[in-house]
Amino acid sequence: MERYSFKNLEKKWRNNKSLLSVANPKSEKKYYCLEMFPYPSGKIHMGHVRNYTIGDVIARYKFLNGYNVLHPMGWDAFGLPAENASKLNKLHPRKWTNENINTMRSQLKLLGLSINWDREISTCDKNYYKHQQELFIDFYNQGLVSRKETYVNWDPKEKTVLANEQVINGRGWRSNAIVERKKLSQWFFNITKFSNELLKDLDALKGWPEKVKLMQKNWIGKSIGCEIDFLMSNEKKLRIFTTRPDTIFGATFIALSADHELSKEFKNDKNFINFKKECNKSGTTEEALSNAEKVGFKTNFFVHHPFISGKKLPIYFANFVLMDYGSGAIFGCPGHDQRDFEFAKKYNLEIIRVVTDETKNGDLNEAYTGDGKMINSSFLDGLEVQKAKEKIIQEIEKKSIGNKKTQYRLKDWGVSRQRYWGCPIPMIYLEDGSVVPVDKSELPVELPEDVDLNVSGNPLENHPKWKNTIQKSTGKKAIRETDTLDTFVDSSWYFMRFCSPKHNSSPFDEEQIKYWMPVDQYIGGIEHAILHLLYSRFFTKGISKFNKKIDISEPFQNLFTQGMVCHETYKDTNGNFLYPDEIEKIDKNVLKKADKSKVLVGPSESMSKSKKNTVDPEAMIDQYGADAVRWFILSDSPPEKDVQWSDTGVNSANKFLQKIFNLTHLILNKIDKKNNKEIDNKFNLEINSFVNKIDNSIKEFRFNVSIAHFYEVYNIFKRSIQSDLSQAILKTNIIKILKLLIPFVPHLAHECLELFNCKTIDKWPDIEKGIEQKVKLAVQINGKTRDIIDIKTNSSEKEINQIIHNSSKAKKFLEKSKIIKTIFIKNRILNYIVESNK
RNA sequence: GGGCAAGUGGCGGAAUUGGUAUACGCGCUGGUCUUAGAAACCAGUGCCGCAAGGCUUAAGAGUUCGAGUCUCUUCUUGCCCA
Repeated sequence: MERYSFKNLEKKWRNNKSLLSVANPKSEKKYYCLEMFPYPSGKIHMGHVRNYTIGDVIARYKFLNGYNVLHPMGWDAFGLPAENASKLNKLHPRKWTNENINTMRSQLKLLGLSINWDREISTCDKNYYKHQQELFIDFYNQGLVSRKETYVNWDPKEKTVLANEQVINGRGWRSNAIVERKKLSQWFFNITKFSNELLKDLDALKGWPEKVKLMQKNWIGKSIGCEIDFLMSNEKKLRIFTTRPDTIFGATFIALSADHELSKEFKNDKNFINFKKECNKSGTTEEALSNAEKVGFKTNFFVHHPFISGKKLPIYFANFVLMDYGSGAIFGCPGHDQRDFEFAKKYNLEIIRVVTDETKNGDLNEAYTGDGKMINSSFLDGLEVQKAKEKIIQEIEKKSIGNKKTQYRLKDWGVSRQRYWGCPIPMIYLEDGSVVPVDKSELPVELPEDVDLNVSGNPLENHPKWKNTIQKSTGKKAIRETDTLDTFVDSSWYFMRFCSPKHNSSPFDEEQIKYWMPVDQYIGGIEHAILHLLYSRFFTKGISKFNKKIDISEPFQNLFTQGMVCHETYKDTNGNFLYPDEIEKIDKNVLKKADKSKVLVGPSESMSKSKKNTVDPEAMIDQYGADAVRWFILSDSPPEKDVQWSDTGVNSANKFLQKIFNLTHLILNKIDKKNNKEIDNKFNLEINSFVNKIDNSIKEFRFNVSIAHFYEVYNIFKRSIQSDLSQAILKTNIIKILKLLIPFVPHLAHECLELFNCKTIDKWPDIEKGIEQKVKLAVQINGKTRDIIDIKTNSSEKEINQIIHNSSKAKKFLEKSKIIKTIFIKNRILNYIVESNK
């Protein structure tokens, strides 16, 4: 018998057109299957293998079911690591990036993915970012881009702006330097203009995990509150925002952001200047603000309480109030807001309870933020919090001192990065101070190649030749914007570019967009649940707004978030991490290969270089074959959960594929001795029920279950092959199973189908439903299963009753007892309720 | 602190959504083959018990003829937000 030599076999099929293509242009049904494109960091990792294998199974499944499938791949190629690597290796970011892309492309090709490589794109390619610059200008012209002075998280070591999520415990996520607040003029996408749409349209995304939708909902953070104008001691109005207007009778002070307009009154006050400096030291995240010690600066101003005549509230500047949320001013209600409470304690301010806490008896150790009935609140007394909110807003509006207002937590998206390796922002500054877009005919604004990354600061700013330019239409002198775009911009529209990746005159060929969009299935990691997906949704909505030929409200119809790939961690006796290939397992001991010293086995954690618990996909493919790697990564856990990589697991995958290969040959060489119609028929039915189950489990993305069924099917074949089954029946059925295997192990499946000279390898087998003639039925006594019997499908209770009384194991239980009642569920159970005789 | 998940053998996990709990795989134990190992093949593998049988889905209660699945309480773990 021929041996299963995966190396030759996979090499033979790897470049075969029929294995690679999922295009079916004649089909009326389209299917756009997309996995999140990778950052070209060097080599592919197991997370990529899992992501792209899942996508490949779906793409192939849809193709075999008659869809015209789009399954493209590209590179999220701009970003900081290229600059860091460049400093280290004196290699230009473009060179470093392109080398990585070449490596990773060839690695992905080893996996036998059904990717439309002719549509490959790379975001650092000027043919890509040129269109991105055009989109930026379009967004600008629509009023969806603006320039704002804002406080940012400034990483003094990296000399760059950090996003809130890049600040961890007040430190830069990469540099670990203490983050400062710094005022910078930056470009923003006005994503908040779509706050309500982005929130509302989540409801229509039926194919998204609830978890992701909830995360987005919380991120957008809609809250209904109220603006109130307080009358100040200097007769001016002070506008505050609150989501708890119901607690106004508990207000005992006013707190302002240090950047509030009123701060101008103190611009020469040394104490205030120092206070403001202190404020700027802490980060801007809500977490940082709530954890930081609450400090304030007392002014000599106060406001009049709008509902308690004669009551005056002192005005403080406070470090926990932010200018870019609400109006930069709040009223402090220490009884019912923890930050206000801490502040009031520190400065000995009055604390008034206005909501009853029914769980505790009024201890003033912390603020009470729960529900309850209003007290100490004049006309609000006795109302529940929600009712009181409505009532007080009415009163405020009646008095014309404020309005109901919807507030979002979502902030505009700052996209300026003081970095070289990104898409240049196509804006220029004229000498008269005006800021205008570059003329579209001049696009792309190309990144200069001749930069020195070892000089600190932004290389584009230090590049006079590039920086100084002229405005094309007027010939006026101008200076280029030297910031580049956040790489999240690059990935916010790439899925649309894939529809017409070579279209040159504009970002998209609208006809192609109309045909392919939206993405039918998007697959990626849960870590992108918020930002990438939110930005992509925003871009899609924005583009649909100004491009009348495009009308897509949501880019991703269905979303699947896969789990991570984990591996055991190993440490030597000195506590240093070891790579899996540095250790060996002998009997029950784990030893370091180098010196046979003991190795401590740690818990399985997600693969990371820092813990050295990674395995190299290419080495695995070399050792076990691409099909075995694909098979194992799908077999061990449900795809949405974490999977633990193990060598024994991938090894057994390889062994199983060998068995399939051998089985194929056994069937090819089988010689019929006798015919037995009944055995043939029974076998047919048995396999058919598994064809059904496998088809269903693929549909539901439960690939681990599909694989379990394949093992069962194999066991049936193995058990049956020595019987009087005809070769014809075996052949028909193994062909069905091999077709079902195509999405999982395309190389092996194609090879075996070729052996059978199968002409319909592009068609899924027919799914025959409900043709089973026999089923197993549970016989229960008082709900306890006493026997399981084979019956004809749809047998009546009477027939079954007879069988049980004649021959079942349950018989003896029934003989001793009196049957009071029976519960019969067709093809499932017959349950006797009995009373035992005393 | 708040929200959301989830807890099934030694391990990963399955259970047609209220109807056979522990499929399938890994690991382990025995056996065959082999000089030996590896591989392959055969048998076994939730717990107690010689057996008949009893017990078992984090713990406890409830609904039901019947609960891993539904409800409540408690505990534990994970993720997100603060």
